[in-house]
Amino acid sequence: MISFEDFILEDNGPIYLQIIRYVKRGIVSGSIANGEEMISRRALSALLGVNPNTIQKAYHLLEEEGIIRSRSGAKSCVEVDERQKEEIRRSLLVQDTLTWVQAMQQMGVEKEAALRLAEDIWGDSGEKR
Amino acid sequence: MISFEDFILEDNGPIYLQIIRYVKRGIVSGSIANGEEMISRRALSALLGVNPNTIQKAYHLLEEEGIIRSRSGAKSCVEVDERQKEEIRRSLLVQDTLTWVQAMQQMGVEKEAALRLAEDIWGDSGEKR
DNA sequence: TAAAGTGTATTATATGACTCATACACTTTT
DNA sequence: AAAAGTGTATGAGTCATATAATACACTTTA
Repeated sequence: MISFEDFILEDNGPIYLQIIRYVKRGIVSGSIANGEEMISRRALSALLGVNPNTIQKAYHLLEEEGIIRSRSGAKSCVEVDERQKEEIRRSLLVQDTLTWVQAMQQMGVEKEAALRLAEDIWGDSGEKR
Repeated sequence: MISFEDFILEDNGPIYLQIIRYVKRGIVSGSIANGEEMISRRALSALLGVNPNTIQKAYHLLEEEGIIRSRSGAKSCVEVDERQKEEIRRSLLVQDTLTWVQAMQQMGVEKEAALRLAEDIWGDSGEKR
């Protein structure tokens, strides 16, 4: 079951979008597999200290995107085929990277300097290994 | 004068934060110099098609951060010393890069693959040269 | 079967972001 | 001095986000 153990609530954007992003990134990394059960809306609400309606909004949008499947009464499940997974992967990778690259370019940072900085910070930041 | 010619209104976040970000990045890149005049609030409002109050909020926060200086009746001016410039530079560079690195790591992307992707996208995105 | 858990829906309230309209005092320009 | 431009302030209204309190039908579990 997707427990949202390592999910951390940020203050950058709407909570429901953070939840959607967390699920999508989990699918891309493989930590969230097809067919897996989602934690219930009420349980996640209690875990994060967030209103149930906010969780419902995130789950509802995930279902509209065809990423999870809900049957009234039972827990929601992840339901993505390989084509969807690859589409999500490309979308997130390109979008996040483009955002960063444009930021660096707007600040007049040279490509080599930017890549070196990223390499430095990569090490400082939790090295998943 | 800072004309906001190349400023583009995004739909990611609050407009007043986008304006603040634009000014800060301009200072970092050197395209916005110390002592330079800001475009007037009403003029920027008309240029962007955004309410004057939204512009005022951005300018007011920029003044609270000690980045611009306003005299009632005259145009606002940029007023930053070298220490502030360096502080803004470090803050923006580290924060933007950290955000990107963490995104890549959460998606299980290897460092080399991430850097290669960034290098690819760097070329596609408007090469300021 | 009965209880607990779950998805779903409704109404209400509060806050932040943005818009619209207007007003006043100050500076620059004519 | 007069006009135009500018910074600053106020009050009202809309929309998105998040909260709060219930309620009902369905599935799973004891």
